[in-house]
Amino acid sequence: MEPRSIILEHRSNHVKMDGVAVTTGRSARRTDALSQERIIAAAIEILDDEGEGALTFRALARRLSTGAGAIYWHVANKDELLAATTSAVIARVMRAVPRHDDPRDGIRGIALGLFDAIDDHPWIGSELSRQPLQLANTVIFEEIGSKLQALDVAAGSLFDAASALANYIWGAASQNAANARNAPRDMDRATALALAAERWAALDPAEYPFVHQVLAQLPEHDDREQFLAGIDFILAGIAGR
Amino acid sequence: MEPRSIILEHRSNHVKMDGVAVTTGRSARRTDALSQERIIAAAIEILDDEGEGALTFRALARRLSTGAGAIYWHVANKDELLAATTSAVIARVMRAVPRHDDPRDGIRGIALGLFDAIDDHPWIGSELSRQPLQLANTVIFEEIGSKLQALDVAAGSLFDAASALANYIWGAASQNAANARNAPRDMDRATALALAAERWAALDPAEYPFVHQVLAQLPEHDDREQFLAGIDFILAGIAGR
DNA sequence: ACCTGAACACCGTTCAAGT
DNA sequence: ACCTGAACACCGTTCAAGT
Repeated sequence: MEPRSIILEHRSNHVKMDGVAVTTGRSARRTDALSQERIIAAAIEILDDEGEGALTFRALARRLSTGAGAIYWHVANKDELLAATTSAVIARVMRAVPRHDDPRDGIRGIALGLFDAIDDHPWIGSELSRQPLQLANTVIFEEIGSKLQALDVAAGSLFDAASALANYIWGAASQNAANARNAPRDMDRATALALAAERWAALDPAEYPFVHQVLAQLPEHDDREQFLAGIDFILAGIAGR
Repeated sequence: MEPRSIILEHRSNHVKMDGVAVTTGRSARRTDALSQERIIAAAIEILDDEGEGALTFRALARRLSTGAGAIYWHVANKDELLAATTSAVIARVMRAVPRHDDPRDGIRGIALGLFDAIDDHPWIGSELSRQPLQLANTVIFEEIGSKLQALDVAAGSLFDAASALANYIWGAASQNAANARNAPRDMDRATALALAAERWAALDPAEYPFVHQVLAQLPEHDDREQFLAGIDFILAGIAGR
């Protein structure tokens, strides 16, 4: 068998949740043996390369050249595994968000960072809405909330404001994730949009007049811009208080 | 065997999607034989009584005193079955929403109707976010959009505005559904809230200051009011344009 | 036309047995 | 302490065979 693991760097003593420390990146433990880090990395590879449906303990064990049961020594179950992969990616996203002087721009930056991350890894969107209490969602909530605090939001409205923004982001995230999940692997955004438009066009215009009106705007429609427009509505509404 | 089905009322010729006509309630077909209506009704019973996890084709077949394969004669697959159950409940919700003169109140009414419906049938929340293109979501989008049209929203912002409201609703819906799904069956809202608070309290205050600040507000926190506060932020933001 | 239920190809998870 | 992989108790879906 391979040599045993060597701890290259000491672990931070930050709170761990979902089996992942979010603050620093310096908790790496290099080893050839199975470890939570290696399992999470392999899981992310499968999720990114082959989609949500491809992540099974058997596939993961195959990729790690081990038995399916071995994974359970390091990870309690599939929920924890998915929470840990999501935490890892969200932590990466948060570190990559550029700093802004204006808290409003900061919130837009977080929102766009999440939007793009879900575009790249649609499975995150599913996971965030599947386990609301997971660490990744807490991180998102904290990041948004701390930016809101820097605005002149009344203390009594802070919780509501952060919750509004977070729920909106989670909603858009899960819808995008589901669209990616349900579409054939090779389908691009334009054809997916065309398919949706076709489906809407088949509805009775007398019964769905608004849908039919919006249909005309679909071709020049930009998901990302529309997502940001929603953020701006909420920010404006919060400021208007 | 029982006598064959008798069509008591003619079916409406409205567009059918997810196997359910949404407009009128008069497409009922009374019969003792298996039918899409009976299957959907039984599925809703299982979902309501025993939760999302309990709806399997085997459980459904048992309740309908038939074989699992028989269901496939009337319903293409589980996705279609779930879309149909969700459509049925959402249509019921929309019919029950009280009429308002103010379109803003109309939107609040729709939102609260959906919130309460998801409180009663948490599985709807999961399903709405699992299949974005399903009819139930189109109905929600249409209802919101038509109310927005009655406001003085610029034509160019209508799509964005409806999308913002819908995404927010979908986000809150899926989070509520997931919380209900992950909590033990007999747990009430207060203890679930206390559990979430406990989990938050365990986090490092230095790393999650906003979460800790909000923690103090959790006891007097009302999910439903907070949900409505989010709707009002978005409505205010839309009006501010 | 509609129903039956065994069979197929999967799952997540457990656990005795190994090293 | 950690790993192996067969076994268990499920799934959704199909399909030959019945009526």
